[in-house]
Amino acid sequence: MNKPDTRTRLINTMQISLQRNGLHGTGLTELLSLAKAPKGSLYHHFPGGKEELAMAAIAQTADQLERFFSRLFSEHADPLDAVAHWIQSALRRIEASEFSLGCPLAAAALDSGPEDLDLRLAVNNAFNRIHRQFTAHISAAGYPSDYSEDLSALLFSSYEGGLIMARAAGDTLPLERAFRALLGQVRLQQKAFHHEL
Amino acid sequence: MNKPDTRTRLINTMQISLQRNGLHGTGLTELLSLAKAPKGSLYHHFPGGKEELAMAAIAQTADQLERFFSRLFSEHADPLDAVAHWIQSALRRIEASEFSLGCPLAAAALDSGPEDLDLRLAVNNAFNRIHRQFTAHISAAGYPSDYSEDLSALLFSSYEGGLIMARAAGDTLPLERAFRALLGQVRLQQKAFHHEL
DNA sequence: TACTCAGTAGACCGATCAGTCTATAAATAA
DNA sequence: TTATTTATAGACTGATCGGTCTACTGAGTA
Repeated sequence: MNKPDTRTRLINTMQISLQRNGLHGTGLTELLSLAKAPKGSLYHHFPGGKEELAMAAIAQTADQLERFFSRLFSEHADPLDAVAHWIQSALRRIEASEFSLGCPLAAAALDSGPEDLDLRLAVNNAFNRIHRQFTAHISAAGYPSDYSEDLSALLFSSYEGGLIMARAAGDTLPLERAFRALLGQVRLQQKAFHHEL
Repeated sequence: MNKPDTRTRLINTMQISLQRNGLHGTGLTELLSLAKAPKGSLYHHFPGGKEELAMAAIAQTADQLERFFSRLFSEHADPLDAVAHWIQSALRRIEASEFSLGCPLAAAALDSGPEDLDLRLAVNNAFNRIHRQFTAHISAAGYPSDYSEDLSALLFSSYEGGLIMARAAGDTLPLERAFRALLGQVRLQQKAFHHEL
């Protein structure tokens, strides 16, 4: 267990703190104490300070999600199976964290005003990467291209929204409900496409 | 144009500031200056300070949403039409605010940790009220009861998630896409129920 | 050895934070 | 009128905020 270098530790800590406390709710003092790093190191690795560190955490989140989904979609020929597994693992994760962890992207998106332009662009870029990835895998499975774009947006929106409500409720039920309805319906849609073709 | 009393002005200002800046991002000084109220008045009306004011803003949001949906569902016999109109008006609203306004409930949910228990309960209560209302109207329109609960969760989750992504993108597209897919699918599901019966 | 330099360390800064306090004003009651 | 309550007003406090600054450490190189 050789701990990762300071820069990585800072990013990881910010990633977690974003989920727990949001961006404005994350204080540098607490963050540095959690990351076991002095202030000098933070401003050495991230001259742009808190915002630059947050952007690095967002980029890392996008990377991790992309890798996660890439593996997931390759393991499940039916993208709906992939989605079902994704949600199952998300449910396990928030339950294990006792409903203290959300999504760092949503957190950063929510407490960034239009003035923090760079940060917003970083978040939007992360969302776009995921959307493109979903769209590609869904349309590759035979869904129409336009519909794949819409469905991708629906899937991730439902996840983000359901996650927020589950966290507020301290219960996985809202997210479970949303995807029970969603997956059931898409399976039906799937049959309709097959009949049309 | 006789302006509302101080207490109301404080709540309204907090409601807006929650959407723009989140809870941690809302500073009392700025809030008081926007509300044109001195600090003494804030702590006179809300001895619990920022958190109590936020809870009042959350409760008011729930009230307003409940009234809005109540009217909407009474004007549209088909709940799907009601939902479509709701999303249309939401799209207009965020566009008009130049993507600076989100949902105060999501904002409060996201930057409240498990330690701010009262605040979380208030947010959860607001979500539950909306969920119950949706469920009642949807099942009243003839959908099975279990399915209505799931669909309600899906609708509001998609809205919250889509709103976040639209705000980050500075574009209504993500929310439009999500509901184009969602409404299209539910309409199909609707037909399936009719065939079964 | 002496020099360089990326990285670590934390004292320190002005600004701002949420919240308290006393004083005053305005409205209501006697 | 006077007394009492309700609300406004903002100076003030200690804590914390993000960020700067100087000093130091240690590995690599000449």
